[in-house]
Amino acid sequence: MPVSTHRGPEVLAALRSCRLWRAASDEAVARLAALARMQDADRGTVLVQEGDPAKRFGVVVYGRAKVYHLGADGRVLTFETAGTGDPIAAVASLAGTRYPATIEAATDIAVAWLEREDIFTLIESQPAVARSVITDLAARVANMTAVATSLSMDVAARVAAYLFQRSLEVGHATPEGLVVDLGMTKAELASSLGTVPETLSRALARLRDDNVLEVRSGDVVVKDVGALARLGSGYSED
Amino acid sequence: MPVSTHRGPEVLAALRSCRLWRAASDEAVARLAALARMQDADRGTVLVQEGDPAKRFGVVVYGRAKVYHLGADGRVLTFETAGTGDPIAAVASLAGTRYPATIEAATDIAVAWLEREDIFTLIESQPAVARSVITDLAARVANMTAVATSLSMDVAARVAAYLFQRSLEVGHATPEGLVVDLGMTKAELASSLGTVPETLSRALARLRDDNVLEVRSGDVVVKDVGALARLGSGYSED
DNA sequence: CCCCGTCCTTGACCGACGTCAATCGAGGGA
DNA sequence: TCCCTCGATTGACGTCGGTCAAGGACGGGG
Repeated sequence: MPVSTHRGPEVLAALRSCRLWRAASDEAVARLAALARMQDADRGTVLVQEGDPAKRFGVVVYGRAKVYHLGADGRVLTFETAGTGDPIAAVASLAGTRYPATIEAATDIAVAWLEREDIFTLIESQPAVARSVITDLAARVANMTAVATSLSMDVAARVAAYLFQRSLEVGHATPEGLVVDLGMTKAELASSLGTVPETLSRALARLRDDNVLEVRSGDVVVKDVGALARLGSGYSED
Repeated sequence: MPVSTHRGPEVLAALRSCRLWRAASDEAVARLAALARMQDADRGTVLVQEGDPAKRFGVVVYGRAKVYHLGADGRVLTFETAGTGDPIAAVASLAGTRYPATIEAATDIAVAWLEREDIFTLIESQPAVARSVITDLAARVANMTAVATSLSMDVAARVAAYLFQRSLEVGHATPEGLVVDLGMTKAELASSLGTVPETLSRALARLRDDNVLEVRSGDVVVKDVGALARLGSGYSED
Protein backbone atom coordinates (compact mmCIF):
# COMPACT_ATOMS: atom_id res chain seq x y z
CA MET A 1 0.00 0.00 0.00
CA PRO A 2 1.43 3.31 -1.08
CA VAL A 3 2.21 5.83 1.56
CA SER A 4 1.98 9.51 0.85
CA THR A 5 5.64 10.17 1.55
CA HIS A 6 6.17 11.96 -1.73
CA ARG A 7 6.49 15.56 -0.80
CA GLY A 8 6.80 18.36 -3.27
CA PRO A 9 10.32 17.62 -4.46
CA GLU A 10 9.38 14.24 -5.89
CA VAL A 11 6.42 15.65 -7.75
CA LEU A 12 8.46 18.54 -9.03
CA ALA A 13 11.22 16.24 -10.24
CA ALA A 14 8.75 14.00 -12.06
CA LEU A 15 7.05 16.91 -13.78
CA ARG A 16 10.41 18.46 -14.60
CA SER A 17 11.48 15.29 -16.41
CA CYS A 18 8.29 15.04 -18.46
CA ARG A 19 9.07 15.14 -22.17
CA LEU A 20 5.97 17.11 -23.08
CA TRP A 21 7.21 20.39 -21.66
CA ARG A 22 10.94 19.92 -21.54
CA ALA A 23 11.31 23.44 -22.93
CA ALA A 24 9.36 24.97 -20.05
CA SER A 25 11.05 27.06 -17.39
CA ASP A 26 11.45 25.71 -13.88
CA GLU A 27 9.01 28.33 -12.66
CA ALA A 28 6.36 27.19 -15.09
CA VAL A 29 6.86 23.59 -14.03
CA ALA A 30 6.57 24.64 -10.41
CA ARG A 31 3.27 26.30 -11.26
CA LEU A 32 2.09 23.04 -12.81
CA ALA A 33 3.14 21.16 -9.71
CA ALA A 34 1.05 23.49 -7.60
CA LEU A 35 -2.00 22.63 -9.68
CA ALA A 36 -1.44 18.90 -9.61
CA ARG A 37 -3.74 16.66 -7.64
CA MET A 38 -1.96 13.62 -6.27
CA GLN A 39 -3.19 10.06 -6.32
CA ASP A 40 -1.63 7.05 -4.66
CA ALA A 41 -2.80 3.67 -5.86
CA ASP A 42 -2.05 0.05 -5.19
CA ARG A 43 -0.70 -2.22 -7.84
CA GLY A 44 -3.53 -3.41 -10.03
CA THR A 45 -5.70 -0.33 -9.60
CA VAL A 46 -7.34 0.80 -12.81
CA LEU A 47 -6.41 4.45 -13.20
CA VAL A 48 -8.24 5.07 -16.45
CA GLN A 49 -10.95 3.00 -18.05
CA GLU A 50 -11.11 2.65 -21.83
CA GLY A 51 -14.22 4.41 -23.10
CA ASP A 52 -14.55 6.90 -20.28
CA PRO A 53 -14.69 10.55 -21.31
CA ALA A 54 -11.27 12.10 -20.86
CA LYS A 55 -11.01 15.13 -18.69
CA ARG A 56 -7.60 15.04 -17.10
CA PHE A 57 -4.19 13.58 -17.71
CA GLY A 58 -1.48 12.37 -15.40
CA VAL A 59 2.25 12.21 -14.94
CA VAL A 60 3.75 9.22 -13.20
CA VAL A 61 5.63 10.37 -10.11
CA TYR A 62 6.55 6.97 -8.80
CA GLY A 63 6.07 3.43 -10.04
CA ARG A 64 4.95 2.13 -13.40
CA ALA A 65 1.65 2.06 -15.29
CA LYS A 66 0.56 -0.28 -18.03
CA VAL A 67 -1.47 1.02 -20.98
CA TYR A 68 -3.45 -1.71 -22.67
CA HIS A 69 -6.56 -2.77 -24.50
CA LEU A 70 -8.67 -5.58 -23.15
CA GLY A 71 -10.24 -7.51 -25.99
CA ALA A 72 -13.74 -8.93 -25.82
CA ASP A 73 -12.22 -12.41 -25.61
CA GLY A 74 -10.07 -11.40 -22.67
CA ARG A 75 -6.85 -11.06 -24.59
CA VAL A 76 -4.68 -8.12 -23.69
CA LEU A 77 -2.75 -5.92 -26.09
CA THR A 78 -0.18 -3.85 -24.22
CA PHE A 79 0.68 -0.55 -25.87
CA GLU A 80 3.12 0.97 -23.48
CA THR A 81 4.52 0.96 -19.99
CA ALA A 82 4.90 4.38 -18.42
CA GLY A 83 7.46 5.14 -15.71
CA THR A 84 8.46 8.16 -13.66
CA GLY A 85 8.07 11.36 -15.66
CA ASP A 86 5.96 9.77 -18.38
CA PRO A 87 2.59 11.30 -19.19
CA ILE A 88 -0.46 9.05 -19.15
CA ALA A 89 -3.86 9.62 -20.69
CA ALA A 90 -2.45 12.77 -22.26
CA VAL A 91 -3.62 11.96 -25.75
CA ALA A 92 -7.32 11.57 -25.08
CA SER A 93 -7.22 14.51 -22.74
CA LEU A 94 -5.70 16.78 -25.38
CA ALA A 95 -7.94 15.47 -28.12
CA GLY A 96 -11.02 15.77 -25.96
CA THR A 97 -12.14 12.27 -26.90
CA ARG A 98 -12.78 9.21 -24.79
CA TYR A 99 -9.82 7.25 -23.49
CA PRO A 100 -8.81 4.80 -26.23
CA ALA A 101 -7.12 2.43 -23.78
CA THR A 102 -7.15 1.31 -20.18
CA ILE A 103 -4.37 2.28 -17.78
CA GLU A 104 -3.56 0.22 -14.76
CA ALA A 105 -0.95 0.51 -12.01
CA ALA A 106 1.71 -2.12 -12.77
CA THR A 107 3.29 -1.42 -9.40
CA ASP A 108 2.22 0.66 -6.46
CA ILE A 109 2.12 4.07 -8.01
CA ALA A 110 1.85 7.79 -7.44
CA VAL A 111 0.33 9.94 -10.17
CA ALA A 112 0.09 13.72 -10.48
CA TRP A 113 -3.16 14.64 -12.23
CA LEU A 114 -3.57 17.83 -14.22
CA GLU A 115 -6.47 19.37 -16.05
CA ARG A 116 -6.58 19.50 -19.80
CA GLU A 117 -6.50 23.29 -19.77
CA ASP A 118 -3.41 23.44 -17.59
CA ILE A 119 -1.22 22.41 -20.47
CA PHE A 120 -2.75 24.94 -22.82
CA THR A 121 -2.23 27.63 -20.21
CA LEU A 122 1.36 26.53 -19.96
CA ILE A 123 1.77 26.79 -23.71
CA GLU A 124 0.35 30.28 -23.74
CA SER A 125 2.81 31.44 -21.14
CA GLN A 126 5.69 29.54 -22.72
CA PRO A 127 5.18 29.22 -26.47
CA ALA A 128 8.30 27.12 -26.89
CA VAL A 129 6.47 24.31 -25.12
CA ALA A 130 4.12 23.96 -28.07
CA ARG A 131 6.96 22.57 -30.11
CA SER A 132 7.83 19.77 -27.73
CA VAL A 133 4.18 18.82 -27.25
CA ILE A 134 3.72 18.70 -30.99
CA THR A 135 6.81 16.64 -31.72
CA ASP A 136 5.98 14.24 -28.92
CA LEU A 137 2.43 13.73 -30.15
CA ALA A 138 3.59 13.32 -33.72
CA ALA A 139 6.09 10.70 -32.61
CA ARG A 140 3.26 8.90 -30.86
CA VAL A 141 1.24 8.80 -34.04
CA ALA A 142 4.22 7.36 -35.86
CA ASN A 143 4.65 4.78 -33.10
CA MET A 144 1.03 3.73 -33.15
CA THR A 145 1.19 3.49 -36.92
CA ALA A 146 4.15 1.17 -36.56
CA VAL A 147 2.21 -0.91 -34.05
CA ALA A 148 -0.75 -1.13 -36.41
CA THR A 149 1.39 -2.18 -39.35
CA SER A 150 3.25 -4.71 -37.26
CA LEU A 151 -0.05 -6.27 -36.24
CA SER A 152 -0.64 -7.00 -39.90
CA MET A 153 2.58 -9.01 -40.08
CA ASP A 154 2.82 -12.53 -38.74
CA VAL A 155 4.12 -13.19 -35.26
CA ALA A 156 7.54 -14.37 -36.40
CA ALA A 157 8.13 -11.08 -38.18
CA ARG A 158 6.93 -9.08 -35.18
CA VAL A 159 9.29 -10.93 -32.89
CA ALA A 160 12.19 -10.48 -35.28
CA ALA A 161 11.41 -6.79 -35.72
CA TYR A 162 11.25 -6.27 -31.98
CA LEU A 163 14.48 -8.10 -31.31
CA PHE A 164 16.25 -6.28 -34.10
CA GLN A 165 15.23 -2.89 -32.82
CA ARG A 166 15.97 -3.92 -29.28
CA SER A 167 19.41 -5.23 -30.22
CA LEU A 168 20.26 -1.83 -31.66
CA GLU A 169 19.10 -0.10 -28.51
CA VAL A 170 20.36 -2.26 -25.67
CA GLY A 171 22.43 -4.93 -27.39
CA HIS A 172 25.68 -5.65 -25.58
CA ALA A 173 28.49 -7.35 -27.46
CA THR A 174 30.11 -10.28 -25.69
CA PRO A 175 32.39 -13.13 -26.78
CA GLU A 176 29.38 -15.42 -27.16
CA GLY A 177 27.35 -12.94 -29.21
CA LEU A 178 25.12 -9.90 -28.92
CA VAL A 179 23.30 -10.15 -25.62
CA VAL A 180 19.90 -8.49 -25.75
CA ASP A 181 17.92 -8.06 -22.59
CA LEU A 182 14.21 -8.40 -23.23
CA GLY A 183 13.34 -5.77 -20.65
CA MET A 184 10.28 -7.65 -19.45
CA THR A 185 9.00 -11.15 -18.89
CA LYS A 186 8.14 -13.21 -21.93
CA ALA A 187 4.47 -13.04 -21.03
CA GLU A 188 4.60 -9.25 -21.05
CA LEU A 189 6.52 -9.25 -24.29
CA ALA A 190 3.93 -11.51 -25.86
CA SER A 191 1.24 -9.07 -24.86
CA SER A 192 3.19 -6.14 -26.32
CA LEU A 193 3.50 -8.02 -29.58
CA GLY A 194 -0.19 -8.80 -29.67
CA THR A 195 0.14 -12.53 -29.11
CA VAL A 196 0.27 -15.07 -26.28
CA PRO A 197 3.25 -16.65 -24.46
CA GLU A 198 2.92 -20.00 -26.20
CA THR A 199 3.16 -18.51 -29.66
CA LEU A 200 6.04 -16.26 -28.67
CA SER A 201 7.83 -19.25 -27.23
CA ARG A 202 7.39 -21.14 -30.49
CA ALA A 203 8.60 -18.19 -32.54
CA LEU A 204 11.73 -17.91 -30.42
CA ALA A 205 12.29 -21.66 -30.62
CA ARG A 206 12.14 -21.42 -34.39
CA LEU A 207 14.71 -18.61 -34.43
CA ARG A 208 16.90 -20.76 -32.20
CA ASP A 209 16.57 -23.76 -34.52
CA ASP A 210 17.49 -21.54 -37.45
CA ASN A 211 20.68 -20.50 -35.63
CA VAL A 212 19.63 -16.88 -35.40
CA LEU A 213 19.84 -16.67 -31.63
CA GLU A 214 19.99 -18.49 -28.31
CA VAL A 215 17.10 -18.21 -25.91
CA ARG A 216 17.84 -17.72 -22.23
CA SER A 217 15.74 -16.83 -19.25
CA GLY A 218 15.52 -13.05 -19.36
CA ASP A 219 17.51 -12.32 -22.47
CA VAL A 220 18.61 -13.73 -25.81
CA VAL A 221 22.00 -14.02 -27.47
CA VAL A 222 21.72 -12.87 -31.04
CA LYS A 223 24.02 -14.66 -33.45
CA ASP A 224 22.71 -13.26 -36.73
CA VAL A 225 21.46 -9.69 -36.55
CA GLY A 226 21.04 -9.53 -40.30
CA ALA A 227 18.56 -12.37 -40.21
CA LEU A 228 16.47 -10.48 -37.68
CA ALA A 229 16.47 -7.39 -39.86
CA ARG A 230 15.49 -9.46 -42.86
CA LEU A 231 12.69 -11.36 -41.12
CA GLY A 232 11.30 -8.23 -39.51
CA SER A 233 11.42 -6.21 -42.69
CA GLY A 234 9.36 -3.11 -42.42
CA TYR A 235 11.45 -1.81 -39.63
CA SER A 236 14.53 0.09 -40.52
CA GLU A 237 17.91 1.07 -39.23
CA ASP A 238 17.99 4.39 -37.44
CA MET B 1 -2.68 13.77 -66.70
CA PRO B 2 -2.93 16.75 -64.42
CA VAL B 3 -2.79 20.18 -65.89
CA SER B 4 -1.45 23.07 -63.91
CA THR B 5 -4.65 25.04 -64.04
CA HIS B 6 -4.77 25.56 -60.30
CA ARG B 7 -3.87 29.15 -59.82
CA GLY B 8 -3.43 30.79 -56.48
CA PRO B 9 -7.08 30.82 -55.40
CA GLU B 10 -7.36 27.05 -55.40
CA VAL B 11 -4.22 26.64 -53.36
CA LEU B 12 -5.32 29.31 -50.96
CA ALA B 13 -8.73 27.72 -50.52
CA ALA B 14 -7.22 24.31 -49.84
CA LEU B 15 -4.80 25.66 -47.27
CA ARG B 16 -7.53 27.76 -45.72
CA SER B 17 -9.65 24.67 -45.16
CA CYS B 18 -6.84 22.67 -43.56
CA ARG B 19 -7.80 21.61 -40.04
CA LEU B 20 -4.30 22.00 -38.66
CA TRP B 21 -4.34 25.77 -38.68
CA ARG B 22 -8.02 26.58 -38.72
CA ALA B 23 -7.35 29.24 -36.09
CA ALA B 24 -4.83 31.05 -38.28
CA SER B 25 -5.60 34.41 -39.85
CA ASP B 26 -6.18 34.69 -43.58
CA GLU B 27 -2.97 36.65 -43.88
CA ALA B 28 -0.98 33.90 -42.22
CA VAL B 29 -2.51 31.32 -44.53
CA ALA B 30 -1.66 33.51 -47.50
CA ARG B 31 1.90 33.59 -46.28
CA LEU B 32 1.90 29.80 -46.17
CA ALA B 33 0.51 29.68 -49.67
CA ALA B 34 3.36 31.84 -50.88
CA LEU B 35 5.83 29.35 -49.46
CA ALA B 36 4.12 26.28 -50.91
CA ARG B 37 5.74 24.35 -53.70
CA MET B 38 3.17 22.78 -56.01
CA GLN B 39 3.23 19.29 -57.39
CA ASP B 40 0.89 17.77 -59.95
CA ALA B 41 0.88 14.03 -60.19
CA ASP B 42 -0.94 11.34 -62.14
CA ARG B 43 -3.08 8.81 -60.43
CA GLY B 44 -0.92 6.05 -59.03
CA THR B 45 2.12 8.20 -58.43
CA VAL B 46 3.85 7.48 -55.14
CA LEU B 47 4.07 10.80 -53.33
CA VAL B 48 5.78 9.55 -50.21
CA GLN B 49 7.60 6.28 -49.69
CA GLU B 50 7.41 4.51 -46.35
CA GLY B 51 10.82 4.58 -44.71
CA ASP B 52 12.10 7.71 -46.41
CA PRO B 53 13.31 10.47 -44.09
CA ALA B 54 10.57 13.04 -43.70
CA LYS B 55 11.42 16.59 -44.52
CA ARG B 56 8.27 18.17 -45.83
CA PHE B 57 4.54 17.75 -45.60
CA GLY B 58 1.75 18.41 -48.01
CA VAL B 59 -1.79 19.63 -48.27
CA VAL B 60 -4.04 18.15 -50.91
CA VAL B 61 -5.27 20.91 -53.21
CA TYR B 62 -7.13 18.74 -55.64
CA GLY B 63 -7.87 15.02 -55.86
CA ARG B 64 -7.42 12.26 -53.31
CA ALA B 65 -4.44 10.47 -51.80
CA LYS B 66 -4.31 7.05 -50.20
CA VAL B 67 -2.18 6.43 -47.12
CA TYR B 68 -1.27 2.79 -46.73
CA HIS B 69 1.22 0.20 -45.63
CA LEU B 70 2.43 -2.39 -48.08
CA GLY B 71 3.14 -5.64 -46.29
CA ALA B 72 6.01 -7.92 -47.21
CA ASP B 73 3.51 -10.38 -48.64
CA GLY B 74 1.97 -7.71 -50.84
CA ARG B 75 -1.09 -7.14 -48.71
CA VAL B 76 -2.17 -3.55 -48.30
CA LEU B 77 -3.47 -1.94 -45.12
CA THR B 78 -5.13 1.38 -45.89
CA PHE B 79 -5.00 3.89 -43.07
CA GLU B 80 -6.69 6.90 -44.54
CA THR B 81 -7.80 8.64 -47.69
CA ALA B 82 -6.99 12.34 -47.83
CA GLY B 83 -9.00 14.82 -49.89
CA THR B 84 -8.87 18.53 -50.58
CA GLY B 85 -7.62 20.44 -47.55
CA ASP B 86 -6.31 17.38 -45.77
CA PRO B 87 -2.68 17.33 -44.68
CA ILE B 88 -0.51 14.44 -45.74
CA ALA B 89 2.78 13.27 -44.30
CA ALA B 90 2.34 15.86 -41.57
CA VAL B 91 2.98 13.48 -38.73
CA ALA B 92 6.39 12.23 -39.74
CA SER B 93 7.38 15.70 -40.78
CA LEU B 94 6.48 17.16 -37.39
CA ALA B 95 8.01 14.26 -35.51
CA GLY B 96 11.18 14.39 -37.59
CA THR B 97 11.09 10.64 -38.12
CA ARG B 98 10.87 8.59 -41.25
CA TYR B 99 7.53 8.27 -43.00
CA PRO B 100 5.63 5.43 -41.33
CA ALA B 101 3.43 4.82 -44.37
CA THR B 102 3.35 5.19 -48.12
CA ILE B 103 1.18 7.82 -49.79
CA GLU B 104 -0.04 7.43 -53.32
CA ALA B 105 -2.26 9.52 -55.59
CA ALA B 106 -5.65 7.78 -55.68
CA THR B 107 -6.73 10.16 -58.45
CA ASP B 108 -4.87 12.74 -60.46
CA ILE B 109 -3.80 15.10 -57.75
CA ALA B 110 -2.35 18.47 -56.87
CA VAL B 111 -0.38 18.84 -53.65
CA ALA B 112 1.01 21.94 -51.96
CA TRP B 113 4.26 21.05 -50.20
CA LEU B 114 5.52 22.95 -47.19
CA GLU B 115 8.63 22.70 -45.08
CA ARG B 116 8.52 21.36 -41.57
CA GLU B 117 9.66 24.68 -40.18
CA ASP B 118 6.91 26.61 -41.96
CA ILE B 119 4.34 25.34 -39.53
CA PHE B 120 6.45 26.16 -36.50
CA THR B 121 6.97 29.65 -37.87
CA LEU B 122 3.23 29.93 -38.29
CA ILE B 123 2.70 28.87 -34.70
CA GLU B 124 5.15 31.44 -33.44
CA SER B 125 3.33 34.22 -35.25
CA GLN B 126 -0.11 32.86 -34.32
CA PRO B 127 0.07 31.01 -31.03
CA ALA B 128 -3.59 29.99 -31.23
CA VAL B 129 -2.64 27.64 -34.03
CA ALA B 130 -0.72 25.48 -31.60
CA ARG B 131 -3.96 24.39 -30.05
CA SER B 132 -5.52 23.12 -33.24
CA VAL B 133 -2.34 21.34 -34.28
CA ILE B 134 -2.16 19.67 -30.90
CA THR B 135 -5.79 18.58 -30.80
CA ASP B 136 -5.58 17.28 -34.35
CA LEU B 137 -2.47 15.26 -33.63
CA ALA B 138 -3.92 13.91 -30.41
CA ALA B 139 -7.04 12.84 -32.26
CA ARG B 140 -4.83 11.03 -34.74
CA VAL B 141 -3.13 9.12 -31.96
CA ALA B 142 -6.53 8.11 -30.63
CA ASN B 143 -7.56 7.05 -34.13
CA MET B 144 -4.48 4.97 -34.72
CA THR B 145 -4.93 3.38 -31.32
CA ALA B 146 -8.44 2.42 -32.34
CA VAL B 147 -7.09 0.96 -35.57
CA ALA B 148 -4.51 -1.06 -33.68
CA THR B 149 -7.04 -2.41 -31.21
CA SER B 150 -9.46 -3.25 -33.98
CA LEU B 151 -6.76 -5.25 -35.72
CA SER B 152 -6.66 -7.47 -32.66
CA MET B 153 -10.36 -8.28 -33.06
CA ASP B 154 -11.60 -10.76 -35.62
CA VAL B 155 -12.83 -9.61 -38.99
CA ALA B 156 -16.51 -10.00 -38.17
CA ALA B 157 -16.15 -7.63 -35.23
CA ARG B 158 -14.21 -5.12 -37.31
CA VAL B 159 -16.89 -5.11 -39.99
CA ALA B 160 -19.65 -4.71 -37.41
CA ALA B 161 -17.78 -1.91 -35.66
CA TYR B 162 -17.22 -0.10 -38.92
CA LEU B 163 -20.82 -0.43 -40.04
CA PHE B 164 -22.09 0.66 -36.66
CA GLN B 165 -19.99 3.78 -36.60
CA ARG B 166 -20.78 4.46 -40.22
CA SER B 167 -24.50 4.05 -39.63
CA LEU B 168 -24.33 6.73 -36.95
CA GLU B 169 -22.48 9.06 -39.29
CA VAL B 170 -24.19 8.66 -42.64
CA GLY B 171 -27.08 6.33 -41.93
CA HIS B 172 -30.27 7.41 -43.67
CA ALA B 173 -33.58 6.10 -42.39
CA THR B 174 -35.94 4.73 -45.08
CA PRO B 175 -39.06 2.56 -45.01
CA GLU B 176 -36.96 -0.52 -45.71
CA GLY B 177 -34.38 0.21 -43.02
CA LEU B 178 -31.32 2.27 -42.23
CA VAL B 179 -29.45 2.74 -45.50
CA VAL B 180 -25.72 3.07 -44.96
CA ASP B 181 -23.50 4.01 -47.85
CA LEU B 182 -20.13 2.30 -47.62
CA GLY B 183 -18.33 5.29 -49.05
CA MET B 184 -15.93 3.15 -51.05
CA THR B 185 -15.79 -0.08 -52.98
CA LYS B 186 -15.81 -3.30 -51.03
CA ALA B 187 -12.23 -3.94 -52.03
CA GLU B 188 -11.17 -0.61 -50.56
CA LEU B 189 -13.19 -1.25 -47.44
CA ALA B 190 -11.55 -4.62 -47.03
CA SER B 191 -8.15 -2.96 -47.20
CA SER B 192 -9.20 -0.36 -44.62
CA LEU B 193 -10.27 -3.13 -42.30
CA GLY B 194 -7.03 -5.01 -42.76
CA THR B 195 -8.48 -7.93 -44.66
CA VAL B 196 -9.23 -9.04 -48.21
CA PRO B 197 -12.41 -8.76 -50.31
CA GLU B 198 -13.28 -12.45 -49.99
CA THR B 199 -13.25 -12.41 -46.23
CA LEU B 200 -15.23 -9.16 -46.12
CA SER B 201 -17.77 -10.65 -48.46
CA ARG B 202 -18.16 -13.68 -46.22
CA ALA B 203 -18.50 -11.52 -43.11
CA LEU B 204 -21.25 -9.50 -44.77
CA ALA B 205 -22.97 -12.65 -45.96
CA ARG B 206 -22.98 -13.92 -42.40
CA LEU B 207 -24.54 -10.70 -41.14
CA ARG B 208 -27.15 -11.02 -43.87
CA ASP B 209 -27.93 -14.61 -42.90
CA ASP B 210 -28.28 -13.50 -39.30
CA ASN B 211 -30.85 -10.91 -40.38
CA VAL B 212 -28.72 -8.00 -39.29
CA LEU B 213 -28.60 -6.31 -42.67
CA GLU B 214 -29.09 -6.59 -46.41
CA VAL B 215 -26.14 -6.33 -48.70
CA ARG B 216 -26.45 -4.29 -51.88
CA SER B 217 -23.97 -3.02 -54.43
CA GLY B 218 -22.61 0.17 -52.89
CA ASP B 219 -24.47 0.24 -49.60
CA VAL B 220 -26.15 -1.92 -46.99
CA VAL B 221 -29.55 -1.74 -45.35
CA VAL B 222 -29.15 -2.19 -41.63
CA LYS B 223 -32.05 -3.92 -39.93
CA ASP B 224 -30.56 -4.38 -36.47
CA VAL B 225 -28.25 -1.61 -35.34
CA GLY B 226 -28.03 -3.02 -31.85
CA ALA B 227 -26.56 -6.24 -33.16
CA LEU B 228 -23.83 -4.29 -34.93
CA ALA B 229 -23.00 -2.43 -31.74
CA ARG B 230 -22.90 -5.67 -29.82
CA LEU B 231 -20.75 -7.54 -32.32
CA GLY B 232 -18.33 -4.68 -32.71
CA SER B 233 -18.01 -4.05 -29.01
CA GLY B 234 -15.12 -1.86 -28.18
CA TYR B 235 -16.58 1.00 -30.09
CA SER B 236 -18.96 3.30 -28.35
CA GLU B 237 -21.71 5.74 -28.99
CA ASP B 238 -20.55 9.30 -29.39
C1' DC C 1 15.90 -31.30 1.42
C1' DC C 2 11.44 -31.14 -0.37
C1' DC C 3 7.40 -28.76 -1.76
C1' DC C 4 5.05 -25.50 -4.25
C1' DG C 5 4.18 -21.36 -7.04
C1' DT C 6 5.56 -19.01 -11.14
C1' DC C 7 7.26 -18.81 -15.58
C1' DC C 8 8.30 -21.01 -19.64
C1' DT C 9 8.05 -24.64 -23.02
C1' DT C 10 6.06 -28.23 -25.90
C1' DG C 11 2.38 -31.09 -27.97
C1' DA C 12 -2.36 -31.73 -29.80
C1' DC C 13 -6.22 -29.67 -31.64
C1' DC C 14 -9.13 -26.54 -34.19
C1' DG C 15 -11.07 -22.25 -35.74
C1' DA C 16 -10.20 -18.09 -38.37
C1' DC C 17 -8.74 -16.30 -42.47
C1' DG C 18 -5.85 -15.72 -46.59
C1' DT C 19 -5.08 -17.87 -51.24
C1' DC C 20 -6.50 -19.97 -55.47
C1' DA C 21 -9.97 -20.64 -58.67
C1' DA C 22 -14.50 -20.68 -60.77
C1' DT C 23 -18.74 -18.22 -61.49
C1' DC C 24 -21.79 -14.44 -62.01
C1' DG C 25 -23.78 -10.01 -62.84
C1' DA C 26 -23.24 -5.10 -64.40
C1' DG C 27 -21.67 -1.71 -67.29
C1' DG C 28 -19.26 -0.03 -71.69
C1' DG C 29 -17.53 -0.10 -76.26
C1' DA C 30 -17.58 -1.43 -81.06
C1' DT D 1 -26.20 -7.28 -79.55
C1' DC D 2 -21.98 -9.37 -78.25
C1' DC D 3 -18.00 -9.40 -75.74
C1' DC D 4 -14.77 -7.96 -72.43
C1' DT D 5 -13.51 -6.30 -68.20
C1' DC D 6 -14.03 -5.46 -63.42
C1' DG D 7 -16.08 -6.11 -58.99
C1' DA D 8 -18.31 -9.28 -56.05
C1' DT D 9 -19.46 -13.78 -54.42
C1' DT D 10 -18.77 -18.57 -53.20
C1' DG D 11 -16.29 -23.06 -52.61
C1' DA D 12 -12.08 -25.72 -51.45
C1' DC D 13 -7.97 -25.84 -49.12
C1' DG D 14 -3.89 -24.87 -46.33
C1' DT D 15 -1.60 -22.45 -42.73
C1' DC D 16 -1.07 -19.39 -38.93
C1' DG D 17 -1.90 -18.94 -34.41
C1' DG D 18 -4.87 -19.21 -30.22
C1' DT D 19 -6.60 -22.63 -26.64
C1' DC D 20 -6.20 -26.46 -23.67
C1' DA D 21 -3.35 -29.47 -21.23
C1' DA D 22 0.78 -31.47 -19.61
C1' DG D 23 5.13 -31.25 -18.25
C1' DG D 24 9.86 -29.00 -16.99
C1' DA D 25 12.95 -25.38 -14.70
C1' DC D 26 13.87 -22.22 -11.30
C1' DG D 27 13.48 -20.13 -6.71
C1' DG D 28 11.74 -19.28 -2.10
C1' DG D 29 9.90 -21.13 2.31
C1' DG D 30 9.24 -24.48 5.59
